Amino acid sequence: MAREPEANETAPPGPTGSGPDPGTGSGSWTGTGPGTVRPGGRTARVREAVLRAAGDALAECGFAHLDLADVARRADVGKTTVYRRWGTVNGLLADLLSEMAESSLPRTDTGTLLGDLKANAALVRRTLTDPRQGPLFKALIAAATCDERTAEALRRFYAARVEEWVPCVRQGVARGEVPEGTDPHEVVRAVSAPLYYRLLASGGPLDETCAERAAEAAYEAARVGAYRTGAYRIGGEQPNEGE
Amino acid sequence: MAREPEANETAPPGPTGSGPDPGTGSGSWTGTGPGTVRPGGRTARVREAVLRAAGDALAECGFAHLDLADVARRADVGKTTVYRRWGTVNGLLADLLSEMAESSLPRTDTGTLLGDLKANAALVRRTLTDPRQGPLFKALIAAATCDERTAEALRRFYAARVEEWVPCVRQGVARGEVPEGTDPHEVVRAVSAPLYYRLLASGGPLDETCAERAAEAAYEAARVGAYRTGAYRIGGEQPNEGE
DNA sequence: GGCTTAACGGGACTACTTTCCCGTTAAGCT
DNA sequence: AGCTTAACGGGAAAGTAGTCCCGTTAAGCC
Repeated sequence: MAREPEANETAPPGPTGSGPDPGTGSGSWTGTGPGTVRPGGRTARVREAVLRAAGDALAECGFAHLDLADVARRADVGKTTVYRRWGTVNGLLADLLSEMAESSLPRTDTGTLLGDLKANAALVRRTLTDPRQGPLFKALIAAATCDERTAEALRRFYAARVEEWVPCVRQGVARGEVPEGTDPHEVVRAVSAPLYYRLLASGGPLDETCAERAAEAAYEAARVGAYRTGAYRIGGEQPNEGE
Repeated sequence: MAREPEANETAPPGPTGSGPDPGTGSGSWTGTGPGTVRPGGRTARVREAVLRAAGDALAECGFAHLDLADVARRADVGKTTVYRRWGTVNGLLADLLSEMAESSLPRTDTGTLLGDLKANAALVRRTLTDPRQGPLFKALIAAATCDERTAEALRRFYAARVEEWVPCVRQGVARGEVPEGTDPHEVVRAVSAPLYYRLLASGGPLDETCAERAAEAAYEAARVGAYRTGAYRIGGEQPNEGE
């Protein structure tokens, strides 16, 4: 490989995004990238159209076959504009993820932790089996494996999603359903993990059964304290803590 | 997008691989692809060198920046050879996965299911945190999201890995550690899932604690029957099952 | 050892992706 | 409304990935 600057890995195209700081990683950006000085009207419309088109293209073609000129065509926008504002495929996807992180669906509240976890599992399952969202998520995760900036955006996205459901676990602790000291984030992640593992690695149906199992397994593990912070040993051999 | 035949999606370069049928999906291949008539000597050396080079390149550059000409250079092989035998990046990766599926590490036998699951979690963790293997797995999963043939090869790979550890769960059932009817595959997958979720989506340390938790959570969930085939309801879907 | 031809290798050629140039449009401000 | 210039858009130019042609090497077989 002999690729060199890779455009905005060094800085050129700028952080993109419309807000004051979409948080693409380079917090110390002071120069003026396209879209930062006059973010209203046309610029905002262009961003919206391009991000939508990028999502469509990703869902249809997958990450590998994504062509920015094609995205530009779908968005009815000049391809030069796309290259100038986002620079590369990864720059565009990072921005798309920032956008997605802001539009998180509200959690449900069923009254029991198990019910909430099942609702969460069902939501994740619906998302991943959706004809548009499923391929889109696959593509975004694939993109994140190739680019640190995209990976960071993806982590932030999931952090936001997890945070939304954390209160369910906190309530579960307060109600005494799971022990004091349970790490709420870990429980929420434990619900999603098996579904993503199926989607990306092992394959398999991703049906309701599978979602329920994920929720129940996380719930039961949490009940016996598997996600408590600090030491937890079910007859473990030695008390070796991490790293 | 206006990409057309995409080479071997229709057939041209052939199934590749060295064995009689590496099983790349097209089982009805009768023509002679390169590498099938004289698979000995040079051909085998070329395949080995190219697959190794492909793994190196993937681990270093990631899936998106993989260039077959670069792989050829690393392998000290003409790029024409690579294009002729494997056709595309995905064809090459599918072959790489077939190769990897055959070299599965033997499971350990600690005498208890929890011990075995912990050993499995530790193995997966070591693999995913390895400087070469980690990026390689990421890249392969990314590739699988873009191409059905690669995805199929990946599923076979994980099926083989899971199968290796299934006997641990069977023994656990026989010893009465987990209930009759427990789906062994599901338990083994449940151990890996949280680790892969961290690697690909949520991010996070992937330390020993995390691996132990994954094993313990799967174990506890299995104990209460969360992975039994057929119906499993902890108080059904109605809220408030009492505690 | 000699023969046949599968498989390899170099390099020109084609197709596609990305960048650059420069004229046009419209956002933000008074 | 009018002015300034940020941001857009089309098309040419440059760069890169993938294909094809044809001569060379060596695997398989006697």
